[in-house]
Amino acid sequence: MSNEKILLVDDEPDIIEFLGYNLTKEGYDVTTSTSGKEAVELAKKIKPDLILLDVMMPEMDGIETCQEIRNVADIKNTLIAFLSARGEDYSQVAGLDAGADDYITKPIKPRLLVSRVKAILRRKSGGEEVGVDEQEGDIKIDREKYLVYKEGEELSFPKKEFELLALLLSKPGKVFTREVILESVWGGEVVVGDRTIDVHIRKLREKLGDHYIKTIKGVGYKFES
Amino acid sequence: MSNEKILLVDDEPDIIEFLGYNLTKEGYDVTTSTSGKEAVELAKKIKPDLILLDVMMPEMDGIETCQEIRNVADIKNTLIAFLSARGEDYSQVAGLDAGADDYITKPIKPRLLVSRVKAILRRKSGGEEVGVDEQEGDIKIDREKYLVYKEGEELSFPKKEFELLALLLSKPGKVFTREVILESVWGGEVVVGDRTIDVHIRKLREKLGDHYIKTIKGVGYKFES
DNA sequence: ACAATAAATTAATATTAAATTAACATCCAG
DNA sequence: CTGGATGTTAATTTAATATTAATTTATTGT
Repeated sequence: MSNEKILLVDDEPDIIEFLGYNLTKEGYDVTTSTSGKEAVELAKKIKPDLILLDVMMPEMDGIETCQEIRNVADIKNTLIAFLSARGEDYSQVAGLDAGADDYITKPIKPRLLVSRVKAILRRKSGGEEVGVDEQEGDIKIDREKYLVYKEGEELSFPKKEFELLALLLSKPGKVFTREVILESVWGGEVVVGDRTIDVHIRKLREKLGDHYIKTIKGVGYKFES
Repeated sequence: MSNEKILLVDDEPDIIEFLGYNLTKEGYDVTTSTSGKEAVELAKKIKPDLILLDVMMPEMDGIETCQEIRNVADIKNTLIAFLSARGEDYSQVAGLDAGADDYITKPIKPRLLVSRVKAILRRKSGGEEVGVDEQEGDIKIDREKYLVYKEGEELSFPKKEFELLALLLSKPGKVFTREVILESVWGGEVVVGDRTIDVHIRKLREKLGDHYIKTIKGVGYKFES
């Protein structure tokens, strides 16, 4: 059986490995590359069904690479999906209309990635609409920029609030006890008063809206969308 | 009864010794390893109940090791908890969804470590993650999310009710006497009145439906489907 | 190094959900 | 019928968290 071929392009080996592993496990025939230039050559050679292309890359970025590919007659109709770090300004990318077939934000959970990939490949036959990022829950954080996104809006948070939110967000739905929160946001030795966590939760709720963080009395707090 | 086996993996001998000592003292059967590769082999051999895995290790890091383990049919369902230095980017790790069951930051106090380990191991028997295969008329609990699932519906329970239900559910069909219930839900010293348990049972029956919890007069209560 | 500003923490009190008790009802074995 | 056991409902108490403001502690810019 000839599996569907995916060309995965990202300059970070970690990402390559992580995504590659998950796609391979799903039965796809995965080729990888860490540069845009190389990717174009590879594409010509192996004729992939789908190219996953990181937007931000040194030298030749995803957009250029995409345009290059669209220029080569032989492979110009290959499906291309952009990968971008959550929080990067994709409106610009979308505005450039570089000719991508989908747009996927990182980090992404394996299951979600796979279902997106399946969806794109399914679209190949019947021309469905282009998907722009269906999110899982509408609050996101960008650790690098230290920003929180709420429905597209960007919000800036002080350190402790950010860390607390990041923790809750690291596993939505999971209840984090006060003990665990203290341990992981404040650290072992530091002793802070009983109401400190409450106050930070308050601040978060103030900025995000009440319904995101739920209290389980006697147990802890959890994030839910 | 043979003790529960823990495989402890960290590249720093000091950490190994410190954590190992404390876990052994608690009665766990501890095996240690300083490399991810070796850990996978050891895991195959001894089939631990839980693997504590340092995220940052030379050669093969915790995440890779975790993925490896998840790949070996024989041990793929072993509980795995990540250990990481505080301040490392846990959201990223969690986001990678490498399949860990918990996330513990170092340094950690012995007592807290032990209680975390107990919690993880307890989860094994109790309710597991997201309700995938719900059976009709069945009740499940998810300790991590502190939720009860009844025919796919999510129900939120207060602490004592949750713990009581969890106890009954831990061995469906078994009759739990009032003494045992008090002992395990309330704890040794606490003295509460005669009707306290009844009232909690009432609340449970109210929310779940009468037929799930059966009274054995003069003996106790049991859960049955 | 200093003031200005923001963040984090504590303090004091209010609020609320949860747990318990109380008061009475019912059930059922003997 | 009767008495111990459990059921039920509402009232009460308690424990946990929420809230707001005041205070302390960091951070920043000059």
